[in-house]
Amino acid sequence: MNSTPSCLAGFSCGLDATLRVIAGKWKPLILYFLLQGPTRYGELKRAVRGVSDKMLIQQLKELEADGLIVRTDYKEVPPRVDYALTSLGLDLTKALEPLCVWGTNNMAEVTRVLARREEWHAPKRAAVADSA
Amino acid sequence: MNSTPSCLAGFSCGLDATLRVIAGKWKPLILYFLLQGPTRYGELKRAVRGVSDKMLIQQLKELEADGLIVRTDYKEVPPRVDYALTSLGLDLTKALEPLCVWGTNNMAEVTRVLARREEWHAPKRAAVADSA
DNA sequence: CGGGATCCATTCTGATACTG
DNA sequence: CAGTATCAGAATGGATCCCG
Repeated sequence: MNSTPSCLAGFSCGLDATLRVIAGKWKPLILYFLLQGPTRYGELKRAVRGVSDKMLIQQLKELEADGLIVRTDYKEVPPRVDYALTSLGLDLTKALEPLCVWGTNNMAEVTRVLARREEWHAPKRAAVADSA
Repeated sequence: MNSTPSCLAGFSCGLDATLRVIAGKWKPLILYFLLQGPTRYGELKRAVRGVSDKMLIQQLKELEADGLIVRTDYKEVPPRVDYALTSLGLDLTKALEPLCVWGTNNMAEVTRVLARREEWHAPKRAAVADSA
């Protein structure tokens, strides 16, 4: 379907490659919290606010399959499982730090921008609901 | 719809804020290419391989609305338009650099990971096609 | 050249309910 | 506690055609 099969081996640049690995709404956040050390499932869920079980599990599985994190099942009752960064994942996560800094420094702007997006989307939704 | 309205003003951390701005498959790539200076629409399209007109325009508009880039229409015939980073956008884009470095350093791993994903998805698609 | 508009398929996301 | 299963709706992506 793609006329340029070079997509597989040839990325536009390193950023392209990285993005394909951490694409997904929650992955960067998950990785970032894991920076604090091995974390249990429940903790992670509370830390990454707004994520559902389904998404969290799905993303964790992908991150594990991609070799960025490791899952440890202690086989206890009640169940205890935790997740930790691999060295590959740790390197990647550290590369996330500048983004965190930018967000912190520009949180006011970001907040305003997001608020304006809401204003744009709200009328759209109203129009859709109206046509029904 | 969301029981915790704190999502608007309260981010988990700076990273959370940043991600809400650059979420989207193409935005980081667009920003990154703009690091080379003001870029025309056509150039951008060739640079960000695989993007369609629709998506490129859409993402550019959002980036502009968010104050990360500026659009300049020279009002010539044939049309000439270019996009450039604002200072806010420039700061953000520079924060993307470490991710690029990671991707470059680990491109071999990334390639392998992506190939394995394909192997996982291929059987799924076959099964779906089979049921039809 | 640099878009805009529409249609359609695929993918992603989230809420809910259930399990060991 | 740590998931799994299912379903509906939203977002994403591409193809095609149109315009100044």
